[in-house]
Amino acid sequence: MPITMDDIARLSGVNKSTVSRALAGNATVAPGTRARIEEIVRKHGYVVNQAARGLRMQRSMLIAVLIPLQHDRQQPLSDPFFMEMLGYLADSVTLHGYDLMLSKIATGSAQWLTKFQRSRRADGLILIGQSLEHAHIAEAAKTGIPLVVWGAKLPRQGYVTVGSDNIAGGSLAAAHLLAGGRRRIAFLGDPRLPEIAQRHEGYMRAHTQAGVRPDPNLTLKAGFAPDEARAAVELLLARGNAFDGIVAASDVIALAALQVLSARGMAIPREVAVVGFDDVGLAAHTQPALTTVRQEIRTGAQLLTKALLAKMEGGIARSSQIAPTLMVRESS
Amino acid sequence: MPITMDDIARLSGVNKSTVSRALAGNATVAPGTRARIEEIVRKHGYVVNQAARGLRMQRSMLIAVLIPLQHDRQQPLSDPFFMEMLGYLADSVTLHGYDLMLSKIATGSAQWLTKFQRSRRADGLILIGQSLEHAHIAEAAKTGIPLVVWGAKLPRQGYVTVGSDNIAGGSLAAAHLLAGGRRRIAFLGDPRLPEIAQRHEGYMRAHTQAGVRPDPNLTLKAGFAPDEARAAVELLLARGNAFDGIVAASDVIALAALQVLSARGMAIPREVAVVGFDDVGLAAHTQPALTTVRQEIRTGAQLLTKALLAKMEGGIARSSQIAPTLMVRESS
DNA sequence: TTGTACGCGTTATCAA
DNA sequence: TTGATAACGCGTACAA
Repeated sequence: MPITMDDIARLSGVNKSTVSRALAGNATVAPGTRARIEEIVRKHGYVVNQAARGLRMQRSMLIAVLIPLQHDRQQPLSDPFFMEMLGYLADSVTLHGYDLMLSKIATGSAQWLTKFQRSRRADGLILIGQSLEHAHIAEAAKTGIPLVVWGAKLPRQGYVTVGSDNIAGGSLAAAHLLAGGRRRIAFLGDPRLPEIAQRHEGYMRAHTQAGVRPDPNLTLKAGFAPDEARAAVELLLARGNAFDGIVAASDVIALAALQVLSARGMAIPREVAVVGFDDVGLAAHTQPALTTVRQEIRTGAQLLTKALLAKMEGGIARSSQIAPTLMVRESS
Repeated sequence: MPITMDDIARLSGVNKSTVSRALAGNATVAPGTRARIEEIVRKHGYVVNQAARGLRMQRSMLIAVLIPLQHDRQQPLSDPFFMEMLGYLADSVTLHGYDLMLSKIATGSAQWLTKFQRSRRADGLILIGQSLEHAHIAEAAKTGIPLVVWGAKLPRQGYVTVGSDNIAGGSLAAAHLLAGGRRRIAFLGDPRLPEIAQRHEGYMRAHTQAGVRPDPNLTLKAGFAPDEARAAVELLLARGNAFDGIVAASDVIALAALQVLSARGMAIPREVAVVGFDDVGLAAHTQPALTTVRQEIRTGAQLLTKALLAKMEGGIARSSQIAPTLMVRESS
């Protein structure tokens, strides 16, 4: 049985409230008493019980990163973009005295977000990606514990987002290929996701500006998982529509494309140029090195943390969009 | 102010203990009362407060992954090995109803591990790597909340580890290069870390078996951070001792070697063959693709979780070692 | 400067 | 089958 504040109090010959005050750095505690208490605390290695403290103070010093699982598929956490974001988030919340909590949540279940909020497991929460849950997020943001989202900025969304300017990003990618003379550029991604829809929008705009009409048959729905992405590329090939470029909605998808095309003996970038999205660490090392639209993940993590903390302190926070940049490498 | 169990009780016309029982699935609650309570709960979207529940039950349903920060350097969480491990851990603890908590801890501070245990922030904890803290870990494992470690198996260690057979791994790497005719093989890694020391031990043994005497000048201390690793390779080159192979203690270090050597115009693997350690996702995509010793991260995460849960349930757990395998690619 | 007493929101024990 | 009551370990008015 662990030692409690009451034990320390008894050993120090004071009341536990005095111990509490001493440990909290309260100035009203007499120097002598404080010294005595601290000595006993050190000697017994006493540490304040965070569960009790959390209940009393109504805060856990925990920030949750929620991972929405689509239709509770047994999908492992693997996308390097997500993992990199997680790493940077851990860094920035630690800087502010919080710990990070990771929770995989089945989005199928009703009210998953609100339920999490009410469970009071954390003081604030961060969602990576809107998934298909825009409405539910907007609803949840109104009432429960503070919430910020990495994702697309939508009109009148009712919650704070931090994210890249996805339209600009999609446009950057497509314009680059068009400038290189490509005229039949495929787009691979799931347009049901707001971020991807915007990247596709950018892809369309770049075509318009270049006076090129994109072939709708070249836009294919592709999930983020490597196997889904590969399947999409296979499908693209199977359809038989000629293409000389690919704008992928993420680096993982682009990588899948690189692999499938190489396996078919197609020359990259000569026959098909490929542009990814994210610029994960991997991107610079693929063969050929991947041209991609860089998202500022670290900055994003810092902005998310800042916005969340602002809301947690009762202030307001505004959504922000980060300008993406094109990293030209060998695949285009 | 959020709704509490008392509120639900009042609205249902019963005592809160009945509500608690109903929500816990306790069979002694009359079907009618239960239905009434559930209806009210649903209608108001009531969710049990986990802070209170945790205090009362003495468990948080949280498993902590502690990240030891050496001399509290502002180092970001970046090693892909660690991030991949984290992802798999999240998967496996979720399977058992727990959430993951990530905490960066300065190992400099006295008793950091014991302090964390006593804070009761989590029900169990996982350490990735022994760092330089073998003694403290052994001490902490005796008393506080259950604890398991990913790392090297040491004699009479007094705590449970899961890890690769590092001696075999180091041996695999060196033997492969020796078999390829290399005779002056460098080793890059920090031998103060138990895992790395064992990999180096394997490297030595392979040399002995091949009847080759390794040059001690070719063993260099290299940290896991990319810049430290690059500095080590630069140092190796600056020293001027000839070498025709490198055994790196991690893929990140191997990658740094690939970069530095390529920048110097050295041909890999013709002039220098490189073998890494980990087989992170990146390894298959470097240029040239990295030959490396594969650690079974996913299996490791599952074994760690299993061992920890066993201890948390009051049972016993044994250390386990996982056989590594050599993935031969283009860098050797 | 310190002590008393209460409450944070649950679950568990014991009666009824 | 349900209710009253006491913890769980702490922080904080308020009183002394």
